[in-house]
Amino acid sequence: MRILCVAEKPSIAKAVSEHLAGGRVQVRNTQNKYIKNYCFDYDFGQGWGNCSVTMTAVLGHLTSTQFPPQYKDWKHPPPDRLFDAPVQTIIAEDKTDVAANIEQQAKYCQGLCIWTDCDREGEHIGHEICEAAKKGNSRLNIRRARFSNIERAHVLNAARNLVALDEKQVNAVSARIELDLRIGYAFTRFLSNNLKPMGEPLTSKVISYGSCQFPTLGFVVDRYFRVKNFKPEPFWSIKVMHKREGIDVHFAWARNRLFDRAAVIILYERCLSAKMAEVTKVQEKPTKKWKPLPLTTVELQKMATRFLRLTGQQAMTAAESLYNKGFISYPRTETDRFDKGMNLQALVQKQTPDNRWGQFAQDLLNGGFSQPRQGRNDDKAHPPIHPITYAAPSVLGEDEKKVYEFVVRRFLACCSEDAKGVATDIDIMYGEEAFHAHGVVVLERNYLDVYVYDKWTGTAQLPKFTVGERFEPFEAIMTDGKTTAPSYLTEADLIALMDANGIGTDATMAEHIQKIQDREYVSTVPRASRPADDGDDGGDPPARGARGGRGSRGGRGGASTTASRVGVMEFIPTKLGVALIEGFDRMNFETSLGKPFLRKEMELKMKAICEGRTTRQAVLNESIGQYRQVYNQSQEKLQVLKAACRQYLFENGVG
DNA sequence: GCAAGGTC
Repeated sequence: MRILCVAEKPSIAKAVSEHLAGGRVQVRNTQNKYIKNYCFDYDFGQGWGNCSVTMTAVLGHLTSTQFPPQYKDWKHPPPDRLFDAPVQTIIAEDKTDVAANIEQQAKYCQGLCIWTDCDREGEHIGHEICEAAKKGNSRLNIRRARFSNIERAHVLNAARNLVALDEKQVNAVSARIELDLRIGYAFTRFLSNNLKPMGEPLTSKVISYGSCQFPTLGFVVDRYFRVKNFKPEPFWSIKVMHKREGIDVHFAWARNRLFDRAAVIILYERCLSAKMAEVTKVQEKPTKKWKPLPLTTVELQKMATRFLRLTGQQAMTAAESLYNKGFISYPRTETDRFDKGMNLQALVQKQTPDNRWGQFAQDLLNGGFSQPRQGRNDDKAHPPIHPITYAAPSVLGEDEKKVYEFVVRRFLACCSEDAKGVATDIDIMYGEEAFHAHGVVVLERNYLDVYVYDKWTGTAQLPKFTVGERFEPFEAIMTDGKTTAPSYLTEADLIALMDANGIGTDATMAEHIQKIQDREYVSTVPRASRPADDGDDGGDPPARGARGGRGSRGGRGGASTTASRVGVMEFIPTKLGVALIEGFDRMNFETSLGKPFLRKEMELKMKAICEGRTTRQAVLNESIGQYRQVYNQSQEKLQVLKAACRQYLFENGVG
């Protein structure tokens, strides 16, 4: 028997060939410079038995979907005809040589084995490969290998346990492709046709709509309005200080702060009249700062935009280049747990020559090694991003150097122990009011020594207090302050929002962010340093609980405490961006195009197809009907959208 | 001139 094996990308074809062949591989070039055919013998066991195998690859999707030529003009027929126009699936222009290789090889084979990634898109790519192969040989016996990493035993196991291609997943993706095409083209033409005649700057632009780009823009506009409409609110608090053993101890108020001055005055005066405070609890217990989780694509991008002064796209370009040179593993992954079978210490070993972290790596090998934490995500296709071989700084470009250093430090941190310390908590009652002092002393830095992006400074050692003792506080004062506005979105915030709302994939998020900049819907400016809440005195850590209080939702998650460093870019919508989102919002549809719901709905429908609860055709009918309705409503209320454009673009509406 | 998803 002759068997053709096809992977989603050349690196997988190469790795799988090496495992299956056990050393004896013939490598042949193809028409495509990235793709090689690997020829070897392999025994598939009970199914196909001993076979002569050719293993090759595609480069992602083979086909592209398009409208027939009579729909080329943007105005005739009108854009809404694209909702039911026929769509054609053709071999993509730049993939003809890839498809030809598969068609040709299939002629000599009786069996086809699909080795694409184990995700929905991979299943669809598998289907595209089948169609290309059938052109060469319509009587192929088709199977699929299910594998989630390219560790040797795992790959061999997959080859002996072949399954069928999952048509449901293929159909789910095919529905996604068709909907994105129809809706994207129809609304892009609608917006451009109707808004361009309003005059510059619209006339010379393409005003596009996409199921990912618009919600991404929506996040930026939403935050912009939250900042713009923010009203600072005054608040009051009580701060208790006490000096002992030469150390100033700050007791934070358990109520944090109140927005009622009279109430605080009353509570404050009760404290003062009590005179003595009583220690109600003293607790000293071990604490730790957890080492980071294994690295995913989304996390790489967030960290790169925060700490490496790169955009998400620059980080991805550098990571892809490092991957293609063999320095790091595949950079597009959602997986944050390492497979048990991986030899991580061998990878640590490779880093010992470096003069920045080599000693740290050596120390891990000398007993400091600790198994990485296991995150909850597994895309069943790729391991977390990790270094493969050592790359000296001299062989890397500027961006590559930064990304490689980050990937290595993150990996070594994952293989280290958590940082350890001891936390001291002291609770006091001062009259009727509770106050709290918290101190941390760092004892073992461990992973922090290599992972320079995390900080854990600790505080001064707290002096000794004893439960039941009474003392007169050194100082008790009433403080006041104002809530501060949330800040504009950073790229890390935006990526986190997209991730949480299912907008785009790890491989495309950065592209969508770039797209809304290219379309001039948003722009970026360096973050100015901004003052903290007036009420938060410097020095001591702020009381626990939400900063910002009411009126300041958003903005201030734990993440932005690091992101607020100067030099990080923040995203602000342009007048056009605001006009588009506001325009659609004011049309008041039940399904607003600027919100992330629609994409989420699409995701749920794809899942339903995969689980057999609905069909591709049912989803297409339903979704196309829904969007056609939105289109018709948009046409009826076009004046609302145009008015928003006039307001923001031509009346100096926003600055 | 237009989408989003793979990958190089």
